[in-house]
Amino acid sequence: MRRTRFDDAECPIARVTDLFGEWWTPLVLRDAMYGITKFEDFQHELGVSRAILTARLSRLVDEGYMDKVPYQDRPVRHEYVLTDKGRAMWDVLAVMWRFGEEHLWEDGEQPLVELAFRDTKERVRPVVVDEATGRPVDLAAIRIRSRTRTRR
Amino acid sequence: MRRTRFDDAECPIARVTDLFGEWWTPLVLRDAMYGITKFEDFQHELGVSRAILTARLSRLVDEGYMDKVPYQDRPVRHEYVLTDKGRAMWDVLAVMWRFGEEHLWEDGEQPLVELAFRDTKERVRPVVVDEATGRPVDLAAIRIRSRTRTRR
DNA sequence: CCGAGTCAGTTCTTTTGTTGAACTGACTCC
DNA sequence: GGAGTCAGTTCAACAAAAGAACTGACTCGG
Repeated sequence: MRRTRFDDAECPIARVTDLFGEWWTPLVLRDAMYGITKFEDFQHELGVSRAILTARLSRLVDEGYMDKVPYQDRPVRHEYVLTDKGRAMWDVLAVMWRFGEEHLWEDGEQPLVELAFRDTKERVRPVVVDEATGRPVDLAAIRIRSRTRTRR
Repeated sequence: MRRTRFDDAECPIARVTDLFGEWWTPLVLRDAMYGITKFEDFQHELGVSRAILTARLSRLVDEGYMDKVPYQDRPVRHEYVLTDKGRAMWDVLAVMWRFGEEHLWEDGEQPLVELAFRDTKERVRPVVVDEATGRPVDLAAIRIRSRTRTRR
């Protein structure tokens, strides 16, 4: 019995979960965001099994999150670089970061690392708002509806 | 060999992944956000195995995302309701929603469901910005640094 | 008061995934 | 020509998921 797939669900959250719910995948993407590109570097950084890393990178390439580009011949060596689609995942990781630092440390404790803007050196605190209005995306103020109009 | 745990990692993303990376967990949380509270309803809605659902709900309760509250005696029946911590996960789900609808449908296709504000009926498009400044949380403009000051 | 139904699990077997370690192969560099 | 680097593949042991059946404590209708 194969693990249930969610990649053709009607719910966007479920489709993302199909990728993101694979063990190690969010951390591979995270390290890619930090600038890691080589197989060995991912492997050392994460401590993941080489077999799993191969499978995860292959899927990320197949689904357009990363490109596998040769950077030398003899022997052929590749690096894994994020595509625009891959880089768009940063939003998800940033919000996970915020949730984690707010809720997953003991009271009075904080993670040893934080996000900061390069230019102003101010700490970054990611929040989610509506693009057009800037309103917070509060669960109580939102509903899910079926998209019947604007077929476009 | 037990699956590698990330719940004591120094990186906030890794800690969130430890929970979120478990198969079905994001979908259980999603359905809880939509108002589902009973074991049977989760099970029917998701089609998940009962054993897995038991394990996922137990973990969510243990770690403070949900409360298991009795709503009747004889026989004792419980409902699973989100805590504030659980509800705070909505931000993560909302951004996953946005990513999914933008990137995980074929060109010209769109999901059948969308998010809308209850009051204005306008469609919601979640984006991630810095809480204090409203600046977009752009990967290129950000760096990770170790938190040496502001011990607080 | 008997049988059907409901809710919330637990137990079971089969299949799939993950881990860690060893192995392969194509090189380069000294 | 031996050591080192990079990017994998293969393998055995173990963990996790799927699906289905089973348990148990009730309620309710006839």
